[in-house]
Amino acid sequence: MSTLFLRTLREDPADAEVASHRLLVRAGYVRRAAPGGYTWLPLGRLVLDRVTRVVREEMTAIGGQEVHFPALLPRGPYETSGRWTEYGDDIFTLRDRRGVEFLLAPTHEEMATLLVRDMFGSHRDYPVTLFQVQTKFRNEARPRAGLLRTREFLMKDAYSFDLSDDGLRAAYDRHRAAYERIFTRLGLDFAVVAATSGAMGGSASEEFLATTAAGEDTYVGCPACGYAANTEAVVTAAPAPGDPAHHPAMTVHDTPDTPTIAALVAMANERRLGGRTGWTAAATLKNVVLAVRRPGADTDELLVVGIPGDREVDLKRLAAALEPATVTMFDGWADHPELVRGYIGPQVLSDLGIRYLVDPRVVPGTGWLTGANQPGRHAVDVVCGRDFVPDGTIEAAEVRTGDPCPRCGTGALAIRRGIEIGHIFQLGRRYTNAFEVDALGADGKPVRPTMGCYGIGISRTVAAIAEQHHDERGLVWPAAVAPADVHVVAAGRGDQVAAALHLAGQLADAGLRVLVDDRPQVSPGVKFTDAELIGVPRAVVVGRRLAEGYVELRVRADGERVDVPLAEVVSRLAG
RNA sequence: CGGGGUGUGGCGCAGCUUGGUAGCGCACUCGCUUUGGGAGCGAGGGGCCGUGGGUUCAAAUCCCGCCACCCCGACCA
Repeated sequence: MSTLFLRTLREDPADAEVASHRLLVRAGYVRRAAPGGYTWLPLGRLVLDRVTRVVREEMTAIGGQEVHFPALLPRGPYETSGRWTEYGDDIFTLRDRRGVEFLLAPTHEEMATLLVRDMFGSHRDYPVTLFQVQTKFRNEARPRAGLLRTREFLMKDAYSFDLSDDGLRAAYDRHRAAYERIFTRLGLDFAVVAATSGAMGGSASEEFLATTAAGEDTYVGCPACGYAANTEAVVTAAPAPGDPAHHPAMTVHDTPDTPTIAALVAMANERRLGGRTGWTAAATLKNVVLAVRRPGADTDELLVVGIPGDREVDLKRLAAALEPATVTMFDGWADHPELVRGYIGPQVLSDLGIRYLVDPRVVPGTGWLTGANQPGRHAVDVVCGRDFVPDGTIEAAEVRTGDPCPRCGTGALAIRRGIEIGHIFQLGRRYTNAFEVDALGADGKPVRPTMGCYGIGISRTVAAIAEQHHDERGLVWPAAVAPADVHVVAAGRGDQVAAALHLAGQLADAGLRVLVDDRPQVSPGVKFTDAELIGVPRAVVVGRRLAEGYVELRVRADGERVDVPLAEVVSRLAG
């Protein structure tokens, strides 16, 4: 360490909130170099390499073959796939000296597809899985939390090509199993959850979330059956449809000054609307107006979403449901006098030609208290299937702790948070169709391959490990990813330094990766705190009992310390 | 993009209200002492005070614009 490019910080950097960011900067693993961009220092690179190595081993073990695409790509293929506009502002674009447009790749589905089309022509070539480890670029609106959300990050991305849907499922399952091995080897506590596919396209997808409160993703788990899903992907259980004829006819009532659900419910009970009391927010139908923009379009479409009044709209779920279109809250009331803000009901929407989607709980035969499309008036016994017919359903309502499990119906869902460290997709033929990739089949007819894609955010995974493995003194790396196996501390002048260096050489000869603190004129206290901050799993202190032939072994995780004879150190640590 | 906050040496901060040419701790350099839990003394080096403009004899400080960063929300893997 006397020559290592390292500077530890005594205090937390002021701009760091989450533990991984604080500690990785303080312990000298990374430094912020640009908005959303980090420099990996020597210790950090060692950890990054350890994680990459585990990923590479497991990818190779399932038959993946490593390639390396350019990061700087021409616009053409992304235009062909539609992602140039679909990704929109989220990709970095640039021009060469002639004005030709390029992008910095956010992922490489297009290039992998083109490469396979280039090289393969026969059904006998398939299946194949290609992967790479490469820096990716995303023009994030707001980088945050240190390494957890950056604009430039290291990713392992893999692409499988199969000729049959069964083959794709098998490739997907192999990757899923490999990912479980990878994250287990990395010492992570993680959940595999059902997910939405976002800008990738395709059908089935699952996310690997490292469980931690610092995570940005919210997911639900069912304690009864084990169901787990990103909240964006939770499917609401729908009640059985009823008979609209069982409801009284719709009636309209004056309900002045009740633009909010709470005010409406209070008045409904006070005035016995519909001749009854016991009104609750859950009996009301809240209609939210939204502006939806399709990719590449330059105007918004109106959309009204109806959800039970006791629930908030979850904009993340709504956005995921409308992907790849983007959605914002509607604010053009002045241009649409037919929409009575605060008193909108679905009765008139089809006549107005406005698309109306409802929460899955709004099934035919359910009756609602909702707006009458006149200022200060609401309607009672507005029945789905009789008084209005929605254009479809949408998952836009918030998911709550205690909601019934959509799979087993019994469990009460629990809500947790995590960091997305991996995501696997069954893409299908979106890209092979876009680029017209065909293999000549055994019968002489062309077969269109089907794809899967599989990503791991390697730099983010390092942060997730740090997030899960630290204490108040610093980092506590799992052995598989630690920058060294042993941290040798020379606690003392003269003999201790020479002995520490000699011991470090012996440990290295025994196959261990060693970090040795031989800094002269640095007090033992400083070396101990730095060692704990850096977080190598085991330390050897060559100190005051050296003259008696003893050194101290320390375990970072539990603080255990034991004096052992110098001569036994190598066998005890290498064993 | 909306709301809030912050920009002063490598890091953490004070100074700004009440204008007078920049300071503290850590880190760094040199010397001496010290060496099992963030040492002591002494001597040093390092700052366009985010940026552009304005007010003023004089601006880190007051005024206006811009930029950057952080947090929350939006968006996104």
